[in-house]
Amino acid sequence: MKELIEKIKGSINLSQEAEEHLFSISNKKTFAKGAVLIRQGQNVNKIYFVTGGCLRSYCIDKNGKEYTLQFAIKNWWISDYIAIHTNESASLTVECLKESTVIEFNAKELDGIHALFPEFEPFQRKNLERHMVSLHKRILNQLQLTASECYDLFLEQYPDIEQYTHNYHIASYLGVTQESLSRIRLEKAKK
Amino acid sequence: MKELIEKIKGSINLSQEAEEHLFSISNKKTFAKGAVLIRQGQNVNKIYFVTGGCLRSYCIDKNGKEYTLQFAIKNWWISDYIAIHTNESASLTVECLKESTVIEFNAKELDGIHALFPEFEPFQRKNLERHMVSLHKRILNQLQLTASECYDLFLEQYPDIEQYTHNYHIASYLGVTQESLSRIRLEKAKK
DNA sequence: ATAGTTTCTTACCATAGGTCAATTTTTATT
DNA sequence: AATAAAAATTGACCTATGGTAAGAAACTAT
Repeated sequence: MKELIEKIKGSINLSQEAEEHLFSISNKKTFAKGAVLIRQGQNVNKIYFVTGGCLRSYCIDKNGKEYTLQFAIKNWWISDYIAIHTNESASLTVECLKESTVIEFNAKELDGIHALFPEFEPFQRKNLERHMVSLHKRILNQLQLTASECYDLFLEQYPDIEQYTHNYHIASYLGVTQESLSRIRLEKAKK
Repeated sequence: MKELIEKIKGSINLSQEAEEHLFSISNKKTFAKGAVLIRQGQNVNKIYFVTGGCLRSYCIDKNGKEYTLQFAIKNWWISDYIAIHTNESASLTVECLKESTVIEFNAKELDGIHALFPEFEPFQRKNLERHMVSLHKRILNQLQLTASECYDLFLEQYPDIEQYTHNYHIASYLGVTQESLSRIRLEKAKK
């Protein structure tokens, strides 16, 4: 929990009461590799702050093909925000790629913190702004870069993540098949 | 300006003072078709709320190819958020696809409104959340759908926009060439 | 209306990436 | 260590989309 408190304090002043409230609605959990925190099709009302390990969110189409939306490591948030904000059942699955520790929040309770302690607002707003910018960049990159260039950028952005992921996780994040990623890796190895 | 006030009041209660302040930092402008509000490479410090017309933001690569990040019609915001939040020069160009009316804000002043009138925070947070969700959906769609399916969804999401846009605008939003979009349209016309 | 410009379409060939299947490598289990 | 399971690689072939170019169509401006 102190990781989250530290992160928040890096952005705003946090009163004792606010910190206590945040603690009271939080729930520290540890999940084994392969554990599924949110399953596509089921109800979602949890948001997770990652304090250790590595998770990913992805959706599966009718043919069983997977498409990774996000990886989350220490100090990242992960959930199915599409479902939470549209009040639908999960369109994503969130699973642990290795044993992970998270702080679990109920989405409604976490949202309610802004009414109780408005001091959280700037923190949340800045989080959302940063996230929006990274999504804009990702969309522009996918539009203009080749698969190989997207892979280079991915390795820059997630320098340590390869040790936790399978190639097909990364491929499904980049929007190519694992066979294509394998060929891309072969080309890079040659150089 | 009343469009924006109405939109805000649909989400939060707005005090007289807050409304006056918002008005004091706003600047209603009309731009002709083809006008460029933000130009890639130059400084950005403006954010626009669209009250009429149609704009788009896009970037241009070294070969002159364009990639459209966003279209904006009535009641949408548009700017180069990447540049504003990273304090760099514009990575995007924002242009009018037809004559458009906008309310112009200085980004810093608009940001500062949250410190002066915290009542704006929930409004802004909800805007950002909705935007985040739409970006998540767009990324997942681009990963899993064919160009033809993306085009169908585009037409659903922007039912009236075709009258303002050229095909190559839409193609560059979908991530295909205008020739490919032309072929897709041909296929659909056959059915 | 006419000429000029821009956009759209079509046709041809090229290529990146997809699909399927077989094989090798790595990882997990006993 | 031996076996089984999962993941990664490789090869052959295929398909969707890209690149280029030329002509047609649709706007714009005089």
